[in-house]
Amino acid sequence: MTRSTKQRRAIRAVFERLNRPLSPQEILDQVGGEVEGIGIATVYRTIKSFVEEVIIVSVDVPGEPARYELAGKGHHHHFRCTDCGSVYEIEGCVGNFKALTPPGFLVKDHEVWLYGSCSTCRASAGAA
Amino acid sequence: MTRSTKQRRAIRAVFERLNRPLSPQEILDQVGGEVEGIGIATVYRTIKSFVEEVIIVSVDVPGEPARYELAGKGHHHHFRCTDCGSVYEIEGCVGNFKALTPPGFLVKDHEVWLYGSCSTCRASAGAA
DNA sequence: ATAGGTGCAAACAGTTTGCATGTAT
DNA sequence: ATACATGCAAACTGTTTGCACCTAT
Repeated sequence: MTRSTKQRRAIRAVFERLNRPLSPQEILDQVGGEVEGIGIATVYRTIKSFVEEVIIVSVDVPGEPARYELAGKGHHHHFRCTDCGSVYEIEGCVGNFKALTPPGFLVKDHEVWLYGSCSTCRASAGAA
Repeated sequence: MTRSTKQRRAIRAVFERLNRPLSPQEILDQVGGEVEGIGIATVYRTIKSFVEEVIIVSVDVPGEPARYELAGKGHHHHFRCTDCGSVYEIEGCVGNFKALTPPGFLVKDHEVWLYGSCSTCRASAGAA
């Protein structure tokens, strides 16, 4: 069975604390302060294990390395700020994707990404 | 200025012949038959040069390396077959993404991906 | 003739894995 | 005690770059 180690507890806590899609490096940076000497390999192995246990799910960002977020959030999509690179969760879904489906194809899932400026970046750009 | 070499002509021809989003490796496989001894570095350099000249544009597939397709096709999205991995272009767009935008955020662009089985895979699965 | 292109191999970034050691159970 | 977890370094994949040679202009 999977064990409760300080590394795994700390990584899980980071997901609960930040509550947004995180990259492996972001996780390491966050956890590095708490757990002395933790290596990136442990982060990757823990991610893989958490995904198998469905504690987290992967968020496949187009054009960049995957991020991970807590599982069980229900259907939602993501917004990526093209200024600061942060990824945010957005609620709701505009449907009727099947209308776009070419004949003979079977759609099982879909993904929507919005790109633009997040409120933080808009505020600081306005202030600058 | 950029020159017309047999490698570049062959790579461009592959895009025109296959007319779907291609990965660098797919391009190399296609071109390898025509141009003796062509290397992957040339493919990458040619891709970069074509993107700058807006002959092709990148298609950022969530969770896998970027592909490239001919530029100038107008607004469209993509379908990825989860059985064979091929990416297809789909026409049309279901709008109203702004409705999902969190307050304070500015949406400049969006991307939609459909996942499922392409007609080829559905046909062969039915026959199997 | 010469600037840009090519092939090869080395370098890089992100991710995975082998192995000896550490630790939760 | 022992099986699973960790840290490190090596390996691997996808991509970029340095360098000597080649070729379209």
